[in-house]
Amino acid sequence: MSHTLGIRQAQKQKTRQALLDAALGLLEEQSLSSLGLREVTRAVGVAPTAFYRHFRSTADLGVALVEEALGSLHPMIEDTVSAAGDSDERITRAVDLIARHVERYPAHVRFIARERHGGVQPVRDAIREQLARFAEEVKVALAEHPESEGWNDEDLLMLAGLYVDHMLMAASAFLEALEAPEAERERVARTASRQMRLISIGRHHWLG
Amino acid sequence: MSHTLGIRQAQKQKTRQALLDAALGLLEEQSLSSLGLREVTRAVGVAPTAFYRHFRSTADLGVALVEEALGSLHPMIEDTVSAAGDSDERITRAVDLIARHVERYPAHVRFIARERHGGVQPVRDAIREQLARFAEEVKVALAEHPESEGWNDEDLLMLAGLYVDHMLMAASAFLEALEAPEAERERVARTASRQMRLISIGRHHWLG
DNA sequence: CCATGCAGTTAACAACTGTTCTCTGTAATT
DNA sequence: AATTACAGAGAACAGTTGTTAACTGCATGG
Repeated sequence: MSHTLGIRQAQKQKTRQALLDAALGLLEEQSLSSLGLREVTRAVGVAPTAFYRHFRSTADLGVALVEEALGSLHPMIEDTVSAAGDSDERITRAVDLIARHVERYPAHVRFIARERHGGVQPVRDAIREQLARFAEEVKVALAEHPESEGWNDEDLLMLAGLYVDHMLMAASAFLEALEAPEAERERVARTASRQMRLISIGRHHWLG
Repeated sequence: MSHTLGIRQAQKQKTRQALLDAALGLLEEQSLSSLGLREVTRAVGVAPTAFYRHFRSTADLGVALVEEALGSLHPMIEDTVSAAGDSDERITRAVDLIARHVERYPAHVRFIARERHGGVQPVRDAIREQLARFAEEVKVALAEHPESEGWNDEDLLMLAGLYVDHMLMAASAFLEALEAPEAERERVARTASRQMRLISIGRHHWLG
């Protein structure tokens, strides 16, 4: 199925990934719109001109980073929302998954939170598109819950959007508390869980 | 009461405001971390070195912009949350106020949304502090509603935080739809209202 | 009325940026 | 084995950046 890459292509992808990794690291302390291409190549240890073999511009690299950060997240979303158990169990599980994801990929999460409203339009667009896909997937998953009986499509999507937005707010809150003491991080988790639970309660009493 | 400023101080404040205005304009298409001080002074028409008479750095200017954008917003928050009427009326009024605010001060709103998670720490901190103040004020206002009977302080604050976050999400959504046709903007308003209503319903059924 | 303070100017600096063109080595193709 | 394709290097470009220093003119306070 998957064609084994030649030495040539393999090395190219390696450099490309090194550029992405270096950029992600540099972006922990600045925004994409201030990231210079020379800065990135310097961090990797290649000539500035090598950058052009992989990306047209830093904006282009940013779009690639969006794919890397969000593209592989769909399965996780899927089985978070469609998991078994009652609402409270699902919420606990979801918040826990978010927390673990932030711990494992803090730079990715920071990048998304930062560039969602950032200064580079193509990147904003790419993030918006991915989040819209998430919302759509969440909507489909929600529709299969028995609680969704009588809900129309528009309201399901508005609820899904609320969940996705809150997921990001929670991730961002975890990120800010990453270096904080355990007690603070647990407080963040408690708050996020309760907010999700309140939304969930609103969902159950939406009709009638 | 207010001491009339001398010609000298008045001119200084005028230049300072011009710098703030020019920066805010430039920040519509980039992030603060890529805003150069020369860029700002060039837009105003003063020498680059004049910048230092007013701000230590662009980060410092950013903090001043946070005050300008959020500092004067407290009264509006206050009377939105504590207004008379049942929940639905309050929600309609709040969403309408947000929409009007975004139309009147789009650059301010964009700046806050962008820099809340942006690349400049002092600015992030300033925004976080202001939003925490908002949440505290909303909490106090909520506590006076009859619906808040039996609520403890922690839960009131978590609800207030949810409202504040959603207020910002709504503002950001309005911002993205600013140039869109009326139909789209109305759709955004509908979604924001319904999401707030769902939260409000969750609030009413939170206990027991 | 004169001396001081200070907003804003001018000039210069070393360092940095994105981009172009030319070149090199080597993997891939024939 | 000879040829081609192409990832990356190297050098040079015009333009930009933040910051320093010494200055000028004028409103202010004595």
